[in-house]
Amino acid sequence: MTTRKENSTYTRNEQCIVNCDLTYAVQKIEGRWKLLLLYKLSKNKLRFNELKKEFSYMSERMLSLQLKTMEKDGLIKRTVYAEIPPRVEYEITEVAKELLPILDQLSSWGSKQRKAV
Amino acid sequence: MTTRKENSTYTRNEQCIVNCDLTYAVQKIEGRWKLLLLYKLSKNKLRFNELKKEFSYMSERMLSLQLKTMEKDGLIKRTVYAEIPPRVEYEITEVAKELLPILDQLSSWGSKQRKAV
DNA sequence: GTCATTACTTACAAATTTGTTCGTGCCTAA
DNA sequence: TTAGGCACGAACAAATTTGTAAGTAATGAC
Repeated sequence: MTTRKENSTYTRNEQCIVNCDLTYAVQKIEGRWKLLLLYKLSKNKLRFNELKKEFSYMSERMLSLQLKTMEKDGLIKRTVYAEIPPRVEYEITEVAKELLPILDQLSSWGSKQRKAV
Repeated sequence: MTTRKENSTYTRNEQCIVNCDLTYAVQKIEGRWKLLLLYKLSKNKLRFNELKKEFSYMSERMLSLQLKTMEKDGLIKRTVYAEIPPRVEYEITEVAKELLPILDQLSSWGSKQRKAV
């Protein structure tokens, strides 16, 4: 999200799990708002302000940061139209689409699990 | 993991996503070492010290904390034997077992995705 | 009586994540 | 000429997560 110190103990310890594909995958969807964004964008292509209105309880800064990492991670695509006022559209990528059925399963597991605990 | 302040802005904003089953589910598997532990325990029932040796790069404190939350979340079962020196065994629960195939899919997605980016 | 073993716990520090508030550059409508 | 919309960015503060190092209680072996 923000830049990381390269040689912190935190980062060094992270190296120990770097070869785990599962942990890698989960890191892509971790973060408080990422899944909500992904889910929303899986239905429609949306502009920044539309997302902002949709998730009014989420700060603009977080929206911006999460979108940026998701773009870097190849989950969403960002398209800028050279207009005034500016228009930027966000949409889900093919890779991320492959994630959706898995997330559905996770979601039902969550629902079931929540009732149980 | 550690105790939380009840009325922080952080916690208040978390309320906004509390009804999302998917986010709920992901929160159960978030955390740097949780997935590794879960995966390991899915193969064998193990004692605290065995886990400690297995994950030697992980601090005892983290091991203890993660196991504790996973137990609270119903992912693992903790059994104490009244012996000296003490013996405590950790094993995966049925609920968590249902998670495993989903995690497998996530893992292959991660593997594929990692190569692509 | 000292020491090792087991499964933790505590105190403290470092690192990261999230939140709040303000500001920017461009143009259009009033 | 002033105000407002758009898509952010920057500075700073609060909260949480992770890491390090040391300590605890009970008992059996020596």
